[in-house]
Amino acid sequence: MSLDLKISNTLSGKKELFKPLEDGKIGIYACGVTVYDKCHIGHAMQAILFDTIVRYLGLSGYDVTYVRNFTDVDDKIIARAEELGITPLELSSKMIQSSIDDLDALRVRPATHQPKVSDFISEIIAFIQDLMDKGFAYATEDGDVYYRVRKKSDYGKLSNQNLDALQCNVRVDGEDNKEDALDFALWKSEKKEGAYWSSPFGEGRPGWHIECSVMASQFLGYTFDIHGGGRDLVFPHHENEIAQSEGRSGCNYANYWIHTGLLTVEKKKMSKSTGNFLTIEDALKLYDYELIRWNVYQNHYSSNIDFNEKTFGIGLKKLYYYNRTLSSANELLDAASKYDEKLLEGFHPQSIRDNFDVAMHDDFNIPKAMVAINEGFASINEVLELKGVKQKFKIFTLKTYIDTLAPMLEVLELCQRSTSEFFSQIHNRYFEKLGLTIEQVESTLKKRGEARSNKDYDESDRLRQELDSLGISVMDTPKGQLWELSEAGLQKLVQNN
RNA sequence: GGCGAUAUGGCCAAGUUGGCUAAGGCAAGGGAUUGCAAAUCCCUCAUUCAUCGGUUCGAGUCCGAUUAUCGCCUCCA
Repeated sequence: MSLDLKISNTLSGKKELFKPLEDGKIGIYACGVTVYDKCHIGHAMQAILFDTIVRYLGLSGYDVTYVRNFTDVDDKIIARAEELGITPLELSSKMIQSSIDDLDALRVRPATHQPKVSDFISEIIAFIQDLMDKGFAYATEDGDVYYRVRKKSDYGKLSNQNLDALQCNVRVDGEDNKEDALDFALWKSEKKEGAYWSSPFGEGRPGWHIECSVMASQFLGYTFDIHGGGRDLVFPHHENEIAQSEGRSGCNYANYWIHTGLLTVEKKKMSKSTGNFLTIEDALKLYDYELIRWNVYQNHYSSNIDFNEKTFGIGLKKLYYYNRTLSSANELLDAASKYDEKLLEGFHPQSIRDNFDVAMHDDFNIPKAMVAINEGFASINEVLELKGVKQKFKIFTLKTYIDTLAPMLEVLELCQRSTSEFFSQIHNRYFEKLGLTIEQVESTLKKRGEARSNKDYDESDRLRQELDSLGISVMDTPKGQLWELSEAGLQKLVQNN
């Protein structure tokens, strides 16, 4: 099936047909984090979304070069390092490692290139020099270098800023010697221990914005396909990147700009002062990584996404359902294990995959794509429920559904653990959280089994009730008693108080 | 103050380059199944898209106004 890929481009404010610069290839740059502290779940959301988008582009046959930077030279890093009594680069390298570990725990795949600013100082200096040569930048007698905003006639095109309106709002800092209040720093003349370099303009360090322009051009060229980041970066960061890059190259910078929404917690913007600030590390203690990813998938990437207990409760229930379904299906397949693989070649329930592709090609509509995922699991359960059909048919159909779902689930990084691993991890979390032990559950279960074989249903119902109050629901199946977490149990697992 | 968004059923949410019956999830109700349950499956569940006005043969979708919420304009994914 051939589909057109459409992307909402911040630059035009419209959904556009995507045309790569080079057929079959995509260069994408997404702003990473400034590593002055541990990453929070807002960073996680952005990283998960771009991870998913990049994976999907790969699945669709594009050869993707994905660049995600670490900004490890920055005022906040310097300030924080001073507080801690370590050098800025010590702090940043520690935080880079922490960020890598966090993303790894969320099963976010590393980008093709993950450059850090401190490795590109000479390129940054050359870039700034070039801007000065072209008249887009000037040095002050203090040794600072600024970008001459009014020289770039289309400045403001990304965020629709009007320069004169901006001028009224600009913070006036009496300290500097800017030609124009709108101009922004490319190079700051400050000699902070461990965070300055020598340059033709004097000793100092790069300003914010310039590093992304430099690293993007290093890995992707003057013009590339997609630039992304959080919505909060549109102005001034991305606007300034455009100014720098286009000022230097005279070419379009990125052809498509995509911006992810921001993450809120219980509908409030996450901030340290309101106490709803959550690092990835802490979030993972509360929620399984898959649950965090599932939550991110419930809204379109461009809108804000809310983290709240209610949604986590629903999500955990769905993940439980997915795994229960897969586990039942696999059980049947394992037992049979004698289906002819050749029969399955070329046979796929097309509509499920088609629906997924249609949704994803339409501006990466992940929530809509999730409909196809749900449809797939429902179909598997439908087949499992079928009565009076040949076993061979069931197996054949189940296998094709599972094979169809596999690449879709891989893009989303859902159900990539074995179901037994999933259940044991969730159950361990549960037992730990409620201070229960598996032995308690099993001994009650044993007693109930005995009562039941004596047809003492009053006693067996009482014991089931006892387990139910612990959030464990017991099922009687042809194979005997099975237990799992009840809806109330799952809800307890995502509640924090 | 400037810029940009958003407003869809009890809750979450897709749809917004106008066009057959407004996706899906959760909750709720009914049924199949079960010793009773649980799980699973099936069925039902918005004449209506913040309000008002306009354009059009036709608007949730476009235009204008109003109301509300949010983001950015200072560091932010």
